[in-house]
Amino acid sequence: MSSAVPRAHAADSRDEILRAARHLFESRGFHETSMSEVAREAKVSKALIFWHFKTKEELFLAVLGKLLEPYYIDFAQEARELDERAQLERLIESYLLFVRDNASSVRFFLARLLRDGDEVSEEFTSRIRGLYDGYRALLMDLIRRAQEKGLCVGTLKPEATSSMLLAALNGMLVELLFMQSADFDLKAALGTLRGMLFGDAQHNEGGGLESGRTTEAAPAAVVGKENV
Amino acid sequence: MSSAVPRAHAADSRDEILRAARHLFESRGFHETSMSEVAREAKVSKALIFWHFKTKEELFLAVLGKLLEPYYIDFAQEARELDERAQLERLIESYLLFVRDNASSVRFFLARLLRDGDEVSEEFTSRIRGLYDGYRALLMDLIRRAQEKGLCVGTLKPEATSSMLLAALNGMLVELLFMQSADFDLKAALGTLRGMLFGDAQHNEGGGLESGRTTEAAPAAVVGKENV
DNA sequence: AGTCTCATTGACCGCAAGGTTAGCGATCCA
DNA sequence: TGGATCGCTAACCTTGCGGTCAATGAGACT
Repeated sequence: MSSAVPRAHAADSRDEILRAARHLFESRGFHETSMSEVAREAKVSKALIFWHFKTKEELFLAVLGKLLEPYYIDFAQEARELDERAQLERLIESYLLFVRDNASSVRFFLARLLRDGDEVSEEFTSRIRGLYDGYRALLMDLIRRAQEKGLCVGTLKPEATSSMLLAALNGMLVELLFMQSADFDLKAALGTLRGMLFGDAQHNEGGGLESGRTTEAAPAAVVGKENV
Repeated sequence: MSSAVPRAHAADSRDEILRAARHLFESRGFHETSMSEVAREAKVSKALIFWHFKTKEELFLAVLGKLLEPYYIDFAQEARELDERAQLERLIESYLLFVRDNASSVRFFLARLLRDGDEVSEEFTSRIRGLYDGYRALLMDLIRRAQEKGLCVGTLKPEATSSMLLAALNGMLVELLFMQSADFDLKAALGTLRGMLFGDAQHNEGGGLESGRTTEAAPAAVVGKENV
């Protein structure tokens, strides 16, 4: 009595399920999303989901895996020929652009990180931590090299400065994601950061955050695969 | 057949329920906490919870209300006689101390803010936004007055600087709450902020974050009641 | 043609969730 | 003293969950 219209390859329905699950997990969270809902959104039967993934947990992990993919990109590659100051600015901008363009999955991860006693995401917590620490190390290194060339205020201590910088970036991220603060002036805050790092008050060469995403296939973050 | 041992006033059991609910909501979240668990932890019957609160949602809102109480304190009162620089440092320190000492409820709120499509906490979102904007306004005002007295680097634009400062503080907060970054040097980052605001690299007078909470009854934040 | 595997389904199960109800003992007060 | 009210509970109800299972149509291989 089954009206199944099987696809040639199971991968099709599997992808469709992953897409639906991702959407629902992102907007509603793990516990608030039922397998029936996923099935409805993916337009498959609930049983098929359990055929592809043994448990709800396994489905969730598969979604997490897919979400993490765009986080890896070799930043250093694409900006090797710029001077340290330009690289630094690029790196900072990349961070914010990435967050803006991947807002929903970043939200998702933050929400996950906030839960304690959650064994499921333990592995991913550490992976994200890895990315994060890699980014900070990159920042610190860049600041140190910029200082050696006199491109950056010399009195700053690279370690403390990179921590502070990253904290500031995360704070902006939070501001962007949590509340849509209308009166939060991102560009101005960035200008302040520049002033602090490089000693001049405003720099503002063209491009930057006000332009929409330009390269669809080039997510902005973070660091080479060797950090994962 | 009921073995009820009624209290003289219902408020007792009500408070006990709120305490238990708060604890569970904080550590496990709304959807992961069942009314039966709350009942068990509060050592009352499940039915009694529904006698005090019509629905689980209503219980949740009551918990939120109780959580927000310590967020209000008149900061300006307790630091009126200090100079602007000291006030600024005090304000910054207060922020971080408050977050540290109320970590679990701050986590709770962040987790709530991350959910979209959540009608329930809409009201609380705006209340928190109010607190937040009040704090920023206070920062900005303080920076401006400190500049007028020459206590603070004059080239900074108060508006952008306060935004940036707050972002940095929030970033540290995130770092403290989300991941327990062992290698995140909070004091150093604070020193960098000081250097940036006041032009000197290190200041480090005694007291500060490394001492445990000293005054049990004096939560540290944020701004006067007129902002709520 | 027959059979095997793959992709898929509707129907079902046990269980725990949020919520309800009937009623019990104590206290108040007329 | 006796009912009204308060504080409280055991037992129950309904719904929806995560998960299972037997069955089935559509190729692919022999």
